[in-house]
Amino acid sequence: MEKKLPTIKEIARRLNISASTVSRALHDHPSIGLRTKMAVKKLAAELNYEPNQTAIFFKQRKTFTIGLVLPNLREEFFSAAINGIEDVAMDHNYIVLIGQSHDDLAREQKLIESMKNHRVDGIIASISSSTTHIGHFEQMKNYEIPVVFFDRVPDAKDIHSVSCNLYDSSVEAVEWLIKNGHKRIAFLQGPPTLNMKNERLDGYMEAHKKHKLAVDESLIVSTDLSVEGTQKAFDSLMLLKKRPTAILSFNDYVTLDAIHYARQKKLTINKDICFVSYANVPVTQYVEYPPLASVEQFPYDQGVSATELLFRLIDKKTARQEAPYENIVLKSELIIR
Amino acid sequence: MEKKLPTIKEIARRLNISASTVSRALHDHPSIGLRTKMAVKKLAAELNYEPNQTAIFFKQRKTFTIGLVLPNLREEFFSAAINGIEDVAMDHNYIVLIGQSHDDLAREQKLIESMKNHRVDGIIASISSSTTHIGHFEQMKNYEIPVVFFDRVPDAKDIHSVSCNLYDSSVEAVEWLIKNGHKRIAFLQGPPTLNMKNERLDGYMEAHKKHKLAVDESLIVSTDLSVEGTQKAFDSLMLLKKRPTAILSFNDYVTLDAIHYARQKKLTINKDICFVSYANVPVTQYVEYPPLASVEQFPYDQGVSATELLFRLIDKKTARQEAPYENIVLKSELIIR
DNA sequence: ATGTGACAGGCAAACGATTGCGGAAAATGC
DNA sequence: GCATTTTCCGCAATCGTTTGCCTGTCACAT
Repeated sequence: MEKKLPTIKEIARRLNISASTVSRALHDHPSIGLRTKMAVKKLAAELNYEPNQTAIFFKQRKTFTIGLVLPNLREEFFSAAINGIEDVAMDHNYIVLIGQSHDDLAREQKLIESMKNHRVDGIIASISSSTTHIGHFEQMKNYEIPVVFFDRVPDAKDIHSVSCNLYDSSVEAVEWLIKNGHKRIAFLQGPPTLNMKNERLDGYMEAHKKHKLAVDESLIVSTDLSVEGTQKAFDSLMLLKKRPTAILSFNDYVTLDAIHYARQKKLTINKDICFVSYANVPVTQYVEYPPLASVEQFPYDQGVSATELLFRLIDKKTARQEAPYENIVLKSELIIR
Repeated sequence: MEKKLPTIKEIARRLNISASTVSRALHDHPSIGLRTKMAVKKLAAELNYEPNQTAIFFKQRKTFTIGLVLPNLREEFFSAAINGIEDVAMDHNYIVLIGQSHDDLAREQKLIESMKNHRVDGIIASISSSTTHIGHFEQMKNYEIPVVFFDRVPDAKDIHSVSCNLYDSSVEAVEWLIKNGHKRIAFLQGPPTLNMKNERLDGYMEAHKKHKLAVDESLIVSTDLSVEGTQKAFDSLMLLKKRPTAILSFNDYVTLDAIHYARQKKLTINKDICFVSYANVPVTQYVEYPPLASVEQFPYDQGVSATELLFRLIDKKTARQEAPYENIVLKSELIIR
């Protein structure tokens, strides 16, 4: 039942010429005469010949595939980033292998291993929240597989990365709250692993300093991003004698969970408590009480930028050139509703 | 600078034995003596040998890769489905190539083409809303690449598919509305291409018939899933002399758009107009006015089921067996808030 | 007639791993 | 001690394509 797909050898056999001639003819190599070239192309078209990519991958040591490892696809931030990645990849005739770590280190490692086995030409990654070390990524250097981190970038030297400048917009966000009369502003941060390079917190601090506001350490709490973790963090804030009037929170999803919980607790949003957040995901448009402002992180652009960087690295590798470590920082923007 | 990865040949050279012996030793072939086997495994471990998968892919005519083509990743329905697909794939040591059609036929075709070139072992697809013909999928038969459709299944014979029984729950949804006193129930359907096998509409009709309610054709409108399309459809319903009191609508995203628009028009949700929908995506939990009920379509389970079916097909192909066309229908469930 | 060069195309190796077949050496049988 | 079986391993082909190098055939100039 199996239909044999036509090969170069088959074409060569039928035309009584050699396989190398066929190959060159199909590639418009100058040393092939017009007559034979035409004959080859004609027969190739008739047989519906298509080169066996796996053979080419094998020979060329290239798979025209990039691997993408990220925490999940549920968050619109990541699915938007994929759009950028996919668009650039498609332009380069590449295709994307995908894997979700679900914020689990072991799974992330397994995915990287699997992508290495598949000999991807490069990897784009946003690390899981439980990624405490990045040995599995560093290993890729041994296989000459370039890795570009985006958004969730590990705090390490000698890596390539694309991320957003959250420092400036964090300052801006807090200043905006201060300008609106808030004096006790809480900071609900993510898990420690994602805080290594804590631009959000640094900006939070800077804004306080700039406006000569003391920072109350008890206003700084953190969540593991789970609903329960967020609720616990929120509870600890509400138990304070002097409650905050506003919360700057890790991202929109955490914020939505917090708002949902606050309403269960009979708090009035934007009166008892205000929220400012990060990500500015479109779904917040549909909710009743969205955060008052959110920092747009341009996931599509981050995806595009990361992929373009990756292709530069792949090209350099092909050309056997050294590539300096690049850490691209894109602008973010505080969007006020 | 390039580190040569160790190969079987390299091990053979160092041990002064043949490559075939090394290969067999690593595979615990019985005809290899214990001494040589040990020596090979020891050296392989020292050199950190790992088989070149691309060579194996090429030789075995298998890539241990499945392709996944779907409209988009933004909708939680699809990202949830991917979770199921990825989990099953991982169990089988497979990895997933992903591509978004963005509801564009040309792009879908290009993705299929690309996946074919990469010689994926199988394809799982949910068709785009502009997919008027499925020739590009049918082509895959020539390459012996099995295709399983899920959720958005084309209305064609000789295909494999996994979908949800939307007929029963559509009946149930309409009956629920009737029971709650609604007599004029509109039906906001998707674009024609996705309505070939219109279980939603059939269920809508059946419920009316069952309850001896006449169907008013002007209450049946459709959207191309865009915000504007949905608004236009909604407008046409509101222009009727006898407006509907409830709308059964294609999916939660369309519904959210419609609700958003209705509120702009100063309509009071659940009083002037009620909504019942499909998909039951989690994000509706966060919105102020979610649909009153939504049909859960169990995307994770659909993903699992589709992938398991695909692996059965791949196995049969490997065993050179015929596989009858399977069309699996899973249960859906009306979730009332 | 000889040399020079351009042109057209073939040979064979290579990429890395797998596998049918065959054969030498060692172990066993009688 | 010779035949036979078993154990262990190598040879070579194969998958489909690419590519460096070589060869043969003309045409043209000298």
